[in-house]
Amino acid sequence: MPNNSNLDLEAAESWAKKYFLASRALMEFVLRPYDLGTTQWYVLYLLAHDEPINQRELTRTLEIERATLSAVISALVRKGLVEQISDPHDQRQKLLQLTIAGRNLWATLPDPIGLITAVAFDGVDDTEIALANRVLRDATQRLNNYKNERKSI
Amino acid sequence: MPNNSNLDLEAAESWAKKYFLASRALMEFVLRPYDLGTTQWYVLYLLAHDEPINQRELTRTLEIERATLSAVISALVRKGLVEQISDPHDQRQKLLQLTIAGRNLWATLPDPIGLITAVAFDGVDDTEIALANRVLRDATQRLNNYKNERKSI
DNA sequence: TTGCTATTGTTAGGCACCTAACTAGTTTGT
DNA sequence: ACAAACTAGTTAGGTGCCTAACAATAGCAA
Repeated sequence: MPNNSNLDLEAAESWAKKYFLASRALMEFVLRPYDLGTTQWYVLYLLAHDEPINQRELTRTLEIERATLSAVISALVRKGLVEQISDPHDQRQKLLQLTIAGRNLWATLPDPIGLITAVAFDGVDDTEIALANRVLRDATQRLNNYKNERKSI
Repeated sequence: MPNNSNLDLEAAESWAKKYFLASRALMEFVLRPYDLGTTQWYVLYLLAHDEPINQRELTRTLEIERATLSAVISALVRKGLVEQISDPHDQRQKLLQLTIAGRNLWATLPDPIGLITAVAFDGVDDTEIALANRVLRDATQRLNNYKNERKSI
């Protein structure tokens, strides 16, 4: 029964995935002319507001793994937008800061997040958005708890 | 102001992303012992219920690009779980079907989607889930519409 | 001081997503 | 009938996510 399969899949994937993919796609679409990926943009955003930051700190803010961030940073360094400097107080850590080119680029960038929020939720009842967020937040917490319990056993 | 930045980021990323990442992580955790990725599981699921399917059809069901599916299928073929057969009626198309090994593996697999739904939403009010889904679905549609309008201009 | 342990970042390899460009078939239009 | 346009799948290259294993540094303890 192909129809049945499709319905199951709909329920399974859920709209959270589709929303996430659609918002990421729009963000990539907006950033493509600047040759920037979504996480690269977040890094520039954070550096533009609070500099310098060490990578360890960034992994916590962005909630991604060290290895993942390492690749993102190396892309930004390759593009000449960000510099890595060894922290004199701890040679293991690397401080990140924007280069002149990075700062100049940042000044010309649009705000993809503002756009996404505006397009996605403009005119939508605030209480409905809050409820949806709460449902997702609680569900996320349950999933993470469940996984962490199994993991440690 | 680091605090301010973090708050903006929280709002920006939204719980849809976190929910999606958490559910994918749990699904990967469940499937890891079987050396299967999430999309690989979906393909096996669809083939186990309705076989054979051609790749073109699968890209529509899974809502992913041809190139993406091509890589997923080639992984499944490499693992000996799926066979690709040229469609005699249209040599361009390839029909997919499970191998014996694929069918045997499928019989031993747990249902990661059922688990995720149970863990994430057990005991949650149905109307709240429905509302959250509606909010996300509408937002997704607005994002996609917006992007498609810009794209075609 | 020497040696174990913990932490930071990188590298290697895998999955899942994308676009762009290619090949090989099929269809259509004149 | 044949060239043009379309379609199905692959390949190449990019992003973003992960785990596992490694090097270098730091810190602590005997």
